[in-house]
Amino acid sequence: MSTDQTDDPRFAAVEQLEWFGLSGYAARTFVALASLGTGTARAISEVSEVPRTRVYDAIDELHDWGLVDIQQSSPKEFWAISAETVGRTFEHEFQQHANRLRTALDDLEPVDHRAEQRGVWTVDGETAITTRILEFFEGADDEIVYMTVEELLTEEILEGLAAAADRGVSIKLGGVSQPVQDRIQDVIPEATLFESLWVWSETAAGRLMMVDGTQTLVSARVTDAAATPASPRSETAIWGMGNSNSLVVILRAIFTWRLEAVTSE
Amino acid sequence: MSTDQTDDPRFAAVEQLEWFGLSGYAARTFVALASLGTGTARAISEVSEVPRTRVYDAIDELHDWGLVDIQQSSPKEFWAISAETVGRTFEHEFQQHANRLRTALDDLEPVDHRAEQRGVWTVDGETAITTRILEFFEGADDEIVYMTVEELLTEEILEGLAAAADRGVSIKLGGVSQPVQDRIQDVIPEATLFESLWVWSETAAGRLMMVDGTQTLVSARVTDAAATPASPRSETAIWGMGNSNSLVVILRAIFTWRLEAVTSE
DNA sequence: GTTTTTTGTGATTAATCGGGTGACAATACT
DNA sequence: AGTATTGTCACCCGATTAATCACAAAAAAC
Repeated sequence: MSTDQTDDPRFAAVEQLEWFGLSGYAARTFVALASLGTGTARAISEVSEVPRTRVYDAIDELHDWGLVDIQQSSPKEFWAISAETVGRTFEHEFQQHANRLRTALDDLEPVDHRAEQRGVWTVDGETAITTRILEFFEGADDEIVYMTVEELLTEEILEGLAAAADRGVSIKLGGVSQPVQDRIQDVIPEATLFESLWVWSETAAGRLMMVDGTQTLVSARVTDAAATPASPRSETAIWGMGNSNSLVVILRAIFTWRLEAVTSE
Repeated sequence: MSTDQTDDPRFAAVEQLEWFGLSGYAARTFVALASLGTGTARAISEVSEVPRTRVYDAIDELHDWGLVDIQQSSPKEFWAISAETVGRTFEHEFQQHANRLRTALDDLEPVDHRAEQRGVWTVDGETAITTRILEFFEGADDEIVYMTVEELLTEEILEGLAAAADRGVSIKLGGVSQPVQDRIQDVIPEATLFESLWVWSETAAGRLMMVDGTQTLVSARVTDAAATPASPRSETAIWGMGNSNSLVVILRAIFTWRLEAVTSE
C-alpha cells in the first residue's frame, strides 16, 4: 500500500546506513529524523516505528557518529545533519580506515604477485572480475587480446585499455559490433579490431582475455539467485598465469591460431 | 614477545578489515593469505590461528567480496589480491553505497536546515564538531568570527575560512599566536586578526564561533575515557541558531562588545 | 497542590550472529 | 590396502541486537 515498495527512499536509506555499520534502530531513527529535520523521541518513534524507549539508544549511537545533535531539554529534541554532511562524514571515516588498511597491508606484503605457474583460479561477480582484469591490464608489457560481449565493455575497461595502449602495449580487441568499433577507434586508435573469433554462444556469453601470452582469463555469465553483499554473482571467471599454465597454454593456442587466420585475411 | 604489539601491521590490517564489515576470521584469514600470497587452508590456519575448519567459511566470505580467488583442486589453494587492489575494491564498494545513501536521503529530505530558533544543541567529538563548523562556514553570507586554540586550527578549517573569504564574507579570527597569524595573513589576506578576547582558560580551551550574528557555537576540550567508533570524544560543543536564540544572544553581546573594544584600540 | 500524562532509564527476554570445537565422509598419499 | 589429510556439517557458547515491560522523574492538566 503505502510503504512496502523496495524503491522507497526511506527503505533504501536505511539499507545503506546499515551497510555502514549502524544498527537497524539507529538507521531507521536517522531516516525518520532526517525527514523531520528536528523532533522528539515520540515523534521519531511514530514515523520510524522504532519503539519509543529505544529511540534514545539509537540517538546515542548516531550522536557518537556525529550524525545527530541533541538538545538537553525535556522533552529532549534531536537534530539530524544534512544529507550532504552525512556523505562527508562517512567519506572522512572511510578514507581514514582505507589509508590505515593500505599502509598496514603494504607493510606486511613482501609478495611477488606476478609469479604463479600452476593452477587455475576462480573469481565470481562482475565487479571482482573487472577488477582482476584491470589489474592484468596494468601489468601488461607487450600485448593485450580482449574479447567481450558489449554489455561488459565498460568505461573502466576502455580506460584500462587506453592506458596500456599509451604505454606501447598492442591492443587486439574483438567481439564488438560495428557502431561500438567506431567509438573505440576513436578512443584507442592503436587498437586492432577483429570480428568474433567464433560464434559466441548466445546464452553464456562473457569475456576472454590474454595478456603478454602468459596470463589468461575467461568468463561466462550465469543466472544465479544468490546475491552477495559485494557482488551480484552474475558472472563467473577462471584465470591462470605462467607459460606452462594449462589454461594459458590452451587459450594461447586458440588465440594464436584464430588470430592469425583472422588478421591475415 | 613476538606478536603482542598494537602497531603490528598484521594487527592493524585485521582491525581495519573488520571495520569494513568482515568477520574476525575473514580478516585474519586475509591478512595471513596476503603475507603468503598463496596458500592452502592448513597453511593459513597455521599463521593466522584461525581454526582450520573455519578457514573455508572465511574464504567464502572473502571470495564474495572479491578479495580472494580460489583454485578448485585438492587441497584447495587460495590467492589474495594485492594491497593496491584491496583499496580499490573497497573504494568502489564504498562509493556505491555512499551514492545510494546520498540520493535516498536527498529524495526524502525536504527540510530547510537554516531555520531553528529556540534550543541549544550539543555535538561531541572533534571531527563531528569540525564538520558542523564547516557547515556553518559554508552557509555564511556576511561575517565569520572565529576564535580557537591553535591545535584546533586545522587545514580544513583554514580552507573553509578561505572559501568564505573568497565569497566576500568578512573574517575575524582570534586566539592564535604571532607566527600562526603571519601564516594566515598569507592564506586569507582579507582576514582581520585579533588577540584573544580574554584569557582563554588554560585547561578547558576550545573554540568559539559566530556566523552572521545569528549562528553561534562554543566548544571546550575535556578529558574523557569513553572513546567511540567515530570520534575520540575529546571535545564537546554546543550551538544555537536564530536571532532570538539564547546562546546566540549572549555570545553576540560578548563578541560585539569585546570586538569593538579590541578593533578600535 | 494533587492528579494524570508524558518522558527518560534500566532491566528482561528472544533471536541472530560470530567464534570455537569436534564428528565424519571424501579424498589424497604410501 | 591402510593411513593421513582435507572439506563439510553440526553443535555449543557468548555477545550483540531487536523487542517489551516496569518504573521513577518530570510536565501538564485539573
